[in-house]
Amino acid sequence: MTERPHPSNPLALAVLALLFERPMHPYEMGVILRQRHKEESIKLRYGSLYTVIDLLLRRGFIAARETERDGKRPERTVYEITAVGRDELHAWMTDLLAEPVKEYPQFEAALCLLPVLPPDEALALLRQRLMRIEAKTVEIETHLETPELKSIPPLFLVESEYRLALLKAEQRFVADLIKRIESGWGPLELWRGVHEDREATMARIYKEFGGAPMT
Amino acid sequence: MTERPHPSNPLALAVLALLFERPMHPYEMGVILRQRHKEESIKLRYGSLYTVIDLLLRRGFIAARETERDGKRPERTVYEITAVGRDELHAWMTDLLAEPVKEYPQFEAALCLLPVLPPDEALALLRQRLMRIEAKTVEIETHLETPELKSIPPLFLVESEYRLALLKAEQRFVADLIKRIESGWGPLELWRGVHEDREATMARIYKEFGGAPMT
DNA sequence: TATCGTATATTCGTATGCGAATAACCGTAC
DNA sequence: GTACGGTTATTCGCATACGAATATACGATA
Repeated sequence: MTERPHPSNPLALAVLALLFERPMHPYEMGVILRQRHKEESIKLRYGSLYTVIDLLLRRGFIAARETERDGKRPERTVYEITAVGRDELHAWMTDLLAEPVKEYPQFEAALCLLPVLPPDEALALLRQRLMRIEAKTVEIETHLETPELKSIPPLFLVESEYRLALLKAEQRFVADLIKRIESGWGPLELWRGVHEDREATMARIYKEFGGAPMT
Repeated sequence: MTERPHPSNPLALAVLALLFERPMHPYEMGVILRQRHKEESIKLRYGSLYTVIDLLLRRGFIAARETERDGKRPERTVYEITAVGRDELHAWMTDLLAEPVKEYPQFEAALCLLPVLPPDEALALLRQRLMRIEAKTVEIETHLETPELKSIPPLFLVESEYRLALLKAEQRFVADLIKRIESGWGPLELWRGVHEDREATMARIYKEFGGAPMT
């Protein structure tokens, strides 16, 4: 056993899952993912779709079943999942569910470097973000309340609930951060110093905190 | 104005922020990011570091200031940020703070495809995940309680608080999901059906819900 | 003093991600 | 009947990410 890592692109997982259902051709996979709103949770680019299918093929997780042609249209190749592919699907799902993977949200990176913006500017931007997040949560909530979705078993909607839960957590965090900054958090006086008297404040930071934390 | 998009790699943002502080050479940037625990929030691969520096150079956001050599060691090039680079740093930070960007956590993808695993298996895996998340939250919490961190201004630790907030939200979500599955959520009978009598259940799903939600 | 592991510092080759190009078909509106 | 915009379906080429390789210095240990 060579114990290869799973493909890096989650779109490959979606392909395996779809072919676990029944054989189909790439374009159809894309259409179905879209119909089922899965592209909200799994990034879909047709370019990548064909790339990952080629990868799955090379690894022996899927196989070409037939290539059909309709008039002078480009050929369509119908793929099916193999036994190894089913094993891979199972193993991959197992890993993803059981083990949290380290990820790098862009907002976290920005927070990391927050001191490079003056506090009043940061505050204004965070307020904008908060409004946009609020709009987004309302959007997801009303979407989930939609009559045609009410008849769908919740099992098929978990991912939206998860997204909503994370979004609300971020909303609370940002609202809280804003309040804290408003009441002198930072400490503001130090934060302002970075922008008002760069040299002196940097020197002070290096002296007092070993330079370790800054930026 | 060609209005180019920001570089795709957040490591480039970190480079700009570091050079905003003072000129330095690539390896030093890596060391500092590590010292300050920023690599927890910004993925650091030395390979990528040199790639993004080349990118920033081509865009005119940074410039080579001097290349020094120490004995027979490889040359080190010291870079500095340019005026355009400072503008870019400011614009990029502004965008990241004010606008939530769509991201694709792997766990969300897995939840999307949850029906491909039998419910009892999924349940066991979610319990494992919950334990690991709990361990992780405790780890972050105790890290934040660490004596040497208590003296650091909170401004320099926001990103950890954010990470903790999201992690706790996921923890609550997973704990809740487990409880719901335990009490028949799914509905379990349908979910089991997918694995016990594939054909029949799939047919039923297609008939009752238009095939739209599955997998 | 030979050897080994670790820190310093960068380059290179490869696989992947994806925007853009391609191209045929189809309905409809003029 | 033809011009159009949208849908079907895939290929291609370029830029990026990053693991692995490279090469020197240096301190410890045997």
